[in-house]
Amino acid sequence: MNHNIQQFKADFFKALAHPMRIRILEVLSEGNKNVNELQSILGSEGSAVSQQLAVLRNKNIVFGLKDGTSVIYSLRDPLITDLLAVAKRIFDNHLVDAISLLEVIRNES
Amino acid sequence: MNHNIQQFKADFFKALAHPMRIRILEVLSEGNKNVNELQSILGSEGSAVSQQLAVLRNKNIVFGLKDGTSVIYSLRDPLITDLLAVAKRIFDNHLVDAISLLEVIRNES
DNA sequence: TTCCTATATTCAAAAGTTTAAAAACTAAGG
DNA sequence: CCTTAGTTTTTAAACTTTTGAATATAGGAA
Repeated sequence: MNHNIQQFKADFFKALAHPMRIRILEVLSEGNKNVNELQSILGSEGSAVSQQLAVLRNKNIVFGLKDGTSVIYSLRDPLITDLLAVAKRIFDNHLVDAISLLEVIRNES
Repeated sequence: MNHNIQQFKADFFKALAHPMRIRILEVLSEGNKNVNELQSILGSEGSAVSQQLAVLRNKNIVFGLKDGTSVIYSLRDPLITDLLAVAKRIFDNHLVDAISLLEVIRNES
């Protein structure tokens, strides 16, 4: 049971562990969007976006409501926005070093 | 470059996406520990713990300082504790449903 | 010094999971 | 019945996990 809880937490973070899925959550933090809008904002093909939305749906992180032929997606919990905000503060603390290091390495080779 | 930033964020969440790694971060949130202490708290074998610490070290989430024959690990950024606290609030909102559902399914089969 | 023990890390193989891309499918409207 | 919007399925390649054995290194004892 305790093991189940840890696995549940790991699965939650696994759902965030993908560039397009993070992007989707950042976009949905600003407001609900249908799949078409997500596609244009992310500049990605439909099936790729749907596939990642399915992962987020299966983990109960987002949900979609049908509206005619389109499906409007929303965050299931507004705390996701807070989580991304804390994560952003962590990234900002470390990204500068990590990326400038990366560029030094790149320019040297 | 933008793509690099999203990949960097995804890699960060990927580092959290493992039951033992989350547990390690929760334990280190309460205070620094050497590998032996982590092993007994987690009830796991040395090589498994070391391997997961290596993942967290490589993503700059923890760091280890040698002290004689042991190595004392610490969180690199105290915001990790805040992140886990927000995540915990999200889990608490959804775990109850998810796990009681799981138990219903289990008892029925 | 030389060896022994405790602590921690790395390596390697097998098993399992995730990803990306394309094709096939469904469902609502016109 | 055709089009548009979205989803599902399929597959190979890439990646991660788990386990045990091998390696490294600091400190103490003989």
